[in-house]
Amino acid sequence: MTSDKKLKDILHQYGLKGTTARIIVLDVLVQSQVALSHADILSRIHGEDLDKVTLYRTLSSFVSVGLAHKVANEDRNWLYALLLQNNRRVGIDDHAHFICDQCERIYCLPMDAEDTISVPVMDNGFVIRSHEYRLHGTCPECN
Amino acid sequence: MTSDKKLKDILHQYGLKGTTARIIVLDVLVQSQVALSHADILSRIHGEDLDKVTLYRTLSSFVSVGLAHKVANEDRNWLYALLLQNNRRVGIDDHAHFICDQCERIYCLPMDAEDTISVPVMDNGFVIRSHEYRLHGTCPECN
DNA sequence: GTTTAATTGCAACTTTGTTGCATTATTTGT
DNA sequence: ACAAATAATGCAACAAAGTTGCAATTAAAC
Repeated sequence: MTSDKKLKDILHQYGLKGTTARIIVLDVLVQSQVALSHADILSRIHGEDLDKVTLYRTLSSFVSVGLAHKVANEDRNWLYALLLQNNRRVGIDDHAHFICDQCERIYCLPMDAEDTISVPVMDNGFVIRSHEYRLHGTCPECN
Repeated sequence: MTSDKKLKDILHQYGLKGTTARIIVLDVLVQSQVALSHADILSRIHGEDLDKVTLYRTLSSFVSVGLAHKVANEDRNWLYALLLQNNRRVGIDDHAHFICDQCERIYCLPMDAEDTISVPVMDNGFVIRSHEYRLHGTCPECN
């Protein structure tokens, strides 16, 4: 449990108002090691009730200011994860997504700049500006 | 336009009945250089009308026998593309997906087995079995 | 504290895709 | 070429995830 003041500070750093809804949602995301769906987040909020639309909008605001990013899971629902790794910003291209085919959890894995693929198509008129690497298999929990 | 007989043969090779719906849909997919949505395919069928459910089921049958594969676009709709490159089978891991951020077309780009990323997580209990590389940028049509 | 602008909650709605079931078409064997 | 068995089709109704509009509320700045 991170203190509300600390969470509010993070929101302010990203130019967002420190509303109770956002503090609740940020707290859930900070706690999680995996990307979470709208439903996941709702189920992790016990006492406080939060309108579903507010949650959708809260998550959108996190993404639009770069505090979080979203990944589609295999069912094509959006999952959300912070772009923070022990309080430091993480670039969206600096990690891969690991999808566990057994438990369906999605992990954001750090990846160095050197870990890139060489794609033999640059000379065909395709200009690559960013990427998403989606790795499938089984996660530590399932092995 | 590929001959109906040829298309029917392909369907039979994959253990599918050569129905008119499947021949129509396969013809559209053979023609296309990019992955197509349900709506894309419907709009490319002029005279013949095809029930929307039949189209969904036709596409599912193509995927389940390995004749086609599906990719989610940025709006998380399914796009379909054949796993054939000039009449030869293509493995699902043997290519990357190029998403044009301007026209939103998705291309399947061939990729050699050597073109892999080295992900520094194998020793953490993550076992990788397959992958999807999604490359973003602008395509030849948009440059 | 007041003001102002952003955020919230509610209801209604949209879009994409799915399910059940009766009808029709394709294949196989003769 | 024809009949029987089986799979595919079309229609209607439905499901799930997410969005939009709008009035009420709340956070931040002064």
